[in-house]
Amino acid sequence: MNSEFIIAVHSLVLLAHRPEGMASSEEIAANVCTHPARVRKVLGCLRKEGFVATREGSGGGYKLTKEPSGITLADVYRAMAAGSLAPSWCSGNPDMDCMVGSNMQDVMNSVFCEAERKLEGYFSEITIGSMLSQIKERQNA
Amino acid sequence: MNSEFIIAVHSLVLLAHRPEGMASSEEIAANVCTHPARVRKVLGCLRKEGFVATREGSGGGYKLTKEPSGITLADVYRAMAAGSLAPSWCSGNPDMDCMVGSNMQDVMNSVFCEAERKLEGYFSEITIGSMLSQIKERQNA
DNA sequence: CGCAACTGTAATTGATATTATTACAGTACG
DNA sequence: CGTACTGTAATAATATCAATTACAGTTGCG
Repeated sequence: MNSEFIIAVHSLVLLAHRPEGMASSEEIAANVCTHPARVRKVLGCLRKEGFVATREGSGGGYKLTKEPSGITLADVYRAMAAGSLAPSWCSGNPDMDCMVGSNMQDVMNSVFCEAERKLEGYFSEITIGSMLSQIKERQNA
Repeated sequence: MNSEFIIAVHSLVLLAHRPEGMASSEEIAANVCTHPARVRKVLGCLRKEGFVATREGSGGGYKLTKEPSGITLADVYRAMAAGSLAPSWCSGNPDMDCMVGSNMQDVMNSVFCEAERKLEGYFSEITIGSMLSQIKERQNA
């Protein structure tokens, strides 16, 4: 799993928490504990997917464009981390003589594809809004 | 996800395919496409979990000790890759003033813990035996 | 206009993780 | 005893990841 996924989720939750749904890359970076340039890269990606709008120039920054309850972690996963469940390392080799060695890549791949679908299924039940609610609960406890 | 998980699964499937359920680290490494020393490390771990037996010395090697249909990928996952779903990178900081930044680690952690449980649930339905069957199907197709 | 405060993006550096390789002690068999 | 193995650790090579730097482009405002 990608750390950009975490940055994306955190940023969206933070924006959802802001009264105007707005913050600059510097503010977000301080909250997430990373570098502003990294935040800009991640949020630039979220903009392409239509979850945030950006305004350049003085007084600019990032702004949520959807309801927090309308953005699921599955949406974010697909935008930022699709395919990151399976390791990049590959076992076996299709050109091999052995039945096991030559077919392992394919079979392993199908296992991970399905695993990813299951994961997305779970993520589709969690929204940015529900994450924020969980945070509020913890804060009160 | 860990590449050792892949090596472990591949090795177990290979052993299950062998008539006597036996192979040396060198044979396995050639099939998996990695170094024998790495295979020994991974299979040493599987031995501790009781999935294989090892015999040192001449004519030695690794041998399955369970039915292929009795080993699930969830077993292998727990032995080799537990906790590897969540990225090691951490967002936010508990000592922070902001409600979002200070609680994000905890909430994110609980999300990933549950995701891992879901993943294990899926893996528990796949066995080394069923992987081998899939490989045979593909071979025939 | 011209400056200040932003985003967008790429390049570079530095840190960390991963994999391969080497080495060698220990074990078993014949 | 010699050969063929495993067990394990150390080292080296490589790849990946994250921080940092740099700078062009945009916007708002005095």
